[in-house]
Amino acid sequence: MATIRDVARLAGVSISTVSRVLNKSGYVNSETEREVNKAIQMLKYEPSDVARGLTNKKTRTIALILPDIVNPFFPELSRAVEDVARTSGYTVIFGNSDGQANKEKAYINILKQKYISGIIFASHNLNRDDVEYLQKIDIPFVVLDRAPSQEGCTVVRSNNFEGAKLAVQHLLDVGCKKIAHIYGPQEINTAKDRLSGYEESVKNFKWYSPTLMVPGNFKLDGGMNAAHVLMERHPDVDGIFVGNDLMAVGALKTLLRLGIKVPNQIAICGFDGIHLAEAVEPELTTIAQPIYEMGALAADLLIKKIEGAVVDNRIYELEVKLVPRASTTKEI
Amino acid sequence: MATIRDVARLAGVSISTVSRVLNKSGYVNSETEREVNKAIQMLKYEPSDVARGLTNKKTRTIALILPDIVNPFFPELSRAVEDVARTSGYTVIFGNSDGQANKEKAYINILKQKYISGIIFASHNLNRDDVEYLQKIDIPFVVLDRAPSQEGCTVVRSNNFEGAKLAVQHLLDVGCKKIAHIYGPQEINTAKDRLSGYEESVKNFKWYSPTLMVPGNFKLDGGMNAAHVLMERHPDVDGIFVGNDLMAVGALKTLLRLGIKVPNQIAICGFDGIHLAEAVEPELTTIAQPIYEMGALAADLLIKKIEGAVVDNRIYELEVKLVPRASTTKEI
DNA sequence: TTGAAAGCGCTAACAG
DNA sequence: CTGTTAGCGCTTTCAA
Repeated sequence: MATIRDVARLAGVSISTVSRVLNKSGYVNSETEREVNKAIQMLKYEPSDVARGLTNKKTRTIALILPDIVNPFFPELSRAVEDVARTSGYTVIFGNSDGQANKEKAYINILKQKYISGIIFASHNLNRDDVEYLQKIDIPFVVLDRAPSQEGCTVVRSNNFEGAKLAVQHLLDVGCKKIAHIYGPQEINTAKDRLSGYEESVKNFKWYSPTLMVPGNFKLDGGMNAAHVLMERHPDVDGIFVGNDLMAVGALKTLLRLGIKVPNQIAICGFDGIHLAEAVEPELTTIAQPIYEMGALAADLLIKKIEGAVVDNRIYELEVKLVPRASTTKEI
Repeated sequence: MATIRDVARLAGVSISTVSRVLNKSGYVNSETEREVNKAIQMLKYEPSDVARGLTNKKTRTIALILPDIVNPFFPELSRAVEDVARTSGYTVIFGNSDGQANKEKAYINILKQKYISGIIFASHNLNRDDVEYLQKIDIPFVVLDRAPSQEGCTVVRSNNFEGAKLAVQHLLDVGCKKIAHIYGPQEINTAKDRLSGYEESVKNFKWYSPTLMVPGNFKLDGGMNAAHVLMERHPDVDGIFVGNDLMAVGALKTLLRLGIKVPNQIAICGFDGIHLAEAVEPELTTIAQPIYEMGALAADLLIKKIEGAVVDNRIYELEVKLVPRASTTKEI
């Protein structure tokens, strides 16, 4: 592989001149520039990112740390991140943390050694220490959903609280008279906000009872189990707002197996807007987060930071949207 | 961040000695070794992968190029790759090629500039030129499913042909009398093999007809459409072997919407073994590929190659397995 | 068993 | 406008 030196030799100039045309830094006679470019062409020269990294402490590589790529929420997010990264000339490293703080920390260390340019955390285990550390070693980062500390963090998330209210309102609109909620792990902020939104929306109804809220694990089986619990406690429920689509699909399975008609006996509304919601029958009504946009925005903000633009260290909150489908479309 | 020089200074030795203990290369007095290690501890020194990369032309980073991470087959595969990579001290870059040869080529170039240690291609657009190029620039690689040329390629795949036969046999076993097939894009080798397996299994039955084979695109909507076509052509079909799970789920949707009972009127068997198959109701019988194992094996072989072990450039073919579920469990 | 020194490929002052 | 030179942090001969 050709190096900058080869180019310089062929073009009959010094390597600094080549470097200048490469980086468009400093003045270069347009005549020599042409020569240099010609040499570059001839040799099919491509600068080494590694050598550049050694000098610059930047590698045009960003990392995406998420809990588990197998969780159907993350592939779409990852796709968005990779799309905007590639477009901007960046490459993306991905890592699964399984929501374990130590794996997260281990990754931060490895990434530092590799002079990674920046990190997107889609995981919820970043703690205050990590943030301080990242700030200290000066690695730009963006957090999805939740920041462990307000200061110095750029956060991208969607409006979970309002989304939950939307869900409940929709269920009421389609005629539900008693609405339950299956909620996710309360260590996860999004799950908490959605639960709050539900409570806020229903607490003044006479049918309201805390036992209408059943815990789940944000996974398929959690939804299945929670639905069972719910059917025993409240056989008369006619609408369920489920904290995420994956659990909603699980709940749907349970109901179908019990021979309960969805939506006519019980309507279901999920949350997230993953493709899975459209794969099941009846298709699942959901509160869709703009998943792709969230990933794209996070990547965008991160790259802006890396390239020195001033980006507000604030929360960028995106709107969610009700997507009505068959699981709440009661027949008259 | 501390450098090797800081360690050398603190330990009172030269940087070459530090390098020796770091790499366990060459003789080092165990006394001095202890000193050096102490210094390393004190300074929390971590060697820079980038500087190492510049010298070694290896970066302990591998790349995984796949068509689209959003396709539910790939997250699990990626997870496996990342798991074994991390365990072995490697980091993984991922890229979506959308099955476009030029994107693939572009990635190869970028990766070369970054001194990536090796590449796994889970995409089917690698062509002979690419392979030759990779060989020329000496980047180790492993291909999933298919190699564009036999020589010099390490390939990991599963036995699609046998899997298809398994599927048909299973449908016959549960009593199906007329079995159709929805197949995937024939540019994709796996799709072709599965189609062959189907043909091979059914061609001698008196009910066999080429019109029982309907094309699909390996996606949800493709399965939905194909099922419609099929129901018009052959309303009397009572079993469908679908080329992949995603299309099988689509086909299932269509049948359910048409009011057809699955499995009693029509049994369905998919192929792949993705989690989606368990999310739908009835759950989908499938020919499961050992997806995780395939990813893990690919990563393993790649790392072996990178580290100079001799690995046969041959096809590593893994067995598939019938996973019977409700979609083929006819009630008696 | 250890150290000095060259070099990996590039960028960035600093002189001209 | 262009060339020289000193690193960036590490590995690897080559001597000692």
